[in-house]
Amino acid sequence: MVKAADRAKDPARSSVWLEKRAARSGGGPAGLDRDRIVSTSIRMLDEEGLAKLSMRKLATELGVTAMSLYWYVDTKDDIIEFAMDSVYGEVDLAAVDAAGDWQERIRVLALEYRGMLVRHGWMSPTVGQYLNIGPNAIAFGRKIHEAIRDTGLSLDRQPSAMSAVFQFVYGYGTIESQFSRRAAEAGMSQDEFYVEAVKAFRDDPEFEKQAEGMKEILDERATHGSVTAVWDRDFAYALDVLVAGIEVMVAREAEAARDAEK
Amino acid sequence: MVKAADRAKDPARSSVWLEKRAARSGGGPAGLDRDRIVSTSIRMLDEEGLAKLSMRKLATELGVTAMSLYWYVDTKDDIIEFAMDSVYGEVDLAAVDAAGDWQERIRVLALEYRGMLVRHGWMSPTVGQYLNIGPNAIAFGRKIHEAIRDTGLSLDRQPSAMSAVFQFVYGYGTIESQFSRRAAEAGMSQDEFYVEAVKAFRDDPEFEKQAEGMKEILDERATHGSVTAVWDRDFAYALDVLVAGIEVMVAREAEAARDAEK
DNA sequence: GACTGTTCTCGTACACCGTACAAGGATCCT
DNA sequence: AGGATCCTTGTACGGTGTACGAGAACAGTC
Repeated sequence: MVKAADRAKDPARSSVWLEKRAARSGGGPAGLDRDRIVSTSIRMLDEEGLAKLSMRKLATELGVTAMSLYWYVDTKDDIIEFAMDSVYGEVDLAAVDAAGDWQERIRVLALEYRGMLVRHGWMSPTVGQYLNIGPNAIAFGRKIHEAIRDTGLSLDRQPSAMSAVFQFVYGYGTIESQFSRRAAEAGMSQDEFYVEAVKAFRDDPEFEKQAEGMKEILDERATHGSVTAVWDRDFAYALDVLVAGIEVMVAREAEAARDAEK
Repeated sequence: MVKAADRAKDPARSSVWLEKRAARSGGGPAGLDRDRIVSTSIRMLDEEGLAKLSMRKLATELGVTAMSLYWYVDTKDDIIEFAMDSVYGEVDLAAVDAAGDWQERIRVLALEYRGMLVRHGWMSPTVGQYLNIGPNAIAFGRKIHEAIRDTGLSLDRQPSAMSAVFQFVYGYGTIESQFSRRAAEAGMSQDEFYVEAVKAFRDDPEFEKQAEGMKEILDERATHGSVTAVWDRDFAYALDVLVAGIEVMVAREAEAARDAEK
């Protein structure tokens, strides 16, 4: 029997999902199994971050040797890809269907996506690095696709509109999880960390030079509650901008169609 | 004299830029110097990617030992941060000033940013991972800030609008550079790679199930020239969406102000 | 119950990584 | 010429992902 490690060492293989092969069942003495490996990985990634996860540590956590993992998985990357898709599975697709018009569905999808990125800070870098073509990622992508389709935008515009929204969410979620990671590393709450950062910024002798208009914004933000509240507000507003932009484009298309009819 | 390595080993230090210290001049026998280190790093990063850059390889390229680099730099991360800021310096800020209204300035900034991310594929992951507070990054940020200010949006909305645009650009540039990296790794042109990817997708037995509306989009895109042309088109359109969205918000604020006056 | 083949686990080893540390060569100032 | 300072190097440590082969645990057959 071929070992997992012998499969698919083809350097052109770019994703586990392109190498369809049944998961190894865990009948062995160590009670290992792919699901257990993946869920433990996710827990460790959430707790310690991407950089801290090593095969040896993961194996130790599972009460096993590093090399044992390679029976269930070809490479460490595979584990990451499985973990990612599992996280995509957290998205509540039923909530999307329950939402009303396309505007609302886009909002729900964006919130779900953002929540996922923030809950699992290690996802941002990996989303940008791996093909996201696991079953859950694809199911999520389909829902996005459906929502955008229902805008009524012409076919050639749909991918653009879609990326405008979801690339934004990706970037926003990345920054947000970044910030919370840094706060955690500094051992502060996000609010404390924000205060510190602003103070450091204001104390910088360069600040006056480039402060034009900055000061006012910083002051304004200080009066609006916690950091997370401001983030929620900003995110919702940016979504409004995007939805409004799409609505404008839809209206323009409709207008152009009317003109053509005349 | 303290060695570079002894400075700032404080784990709370989160960026080179927070550790203001003059650069070491390169009067030594190896003719080394921080600029040479950074520019060589950028070249190697462009050619080989982030994962392939190691201190030993970089040193070899410079005709020197790995440990020599540590005279000019505290850690490998510092080199990355210097390289990043140097790349931020490529942005043509004069072109931004030459542009007309805020709409046009936002477009120019977005194009510059996107170009930077695509030219240097290793930037996307690092932008998401480091504080971007080098001089060039800050100068770039200021220009963005100024453009957004000139929309006339109220202070508390400006950061949202800004992030809607530039988080989108970040996400878009990330995907794009991702794609071109994968094509290069597979030894294909981007067009060839696209054809292969679509074929693999269509051949997938799952395809029919989830194909609703996909087929048409894929076909449509095949008729619109090269992959890069489609990307340019999509990017421009998404920017239109964003600009239109901001215009709507500006108009709504103006309207609300008029109503309040009455 | 013994035998055999498959399914798992492990110990060892390799090449590579970032970098701490201390020794020493090169250069400049006095 | 001597000493201080600047720069480069060799060696070593503890980490990484994972290739390879030995062997333990189990299932099925006689």
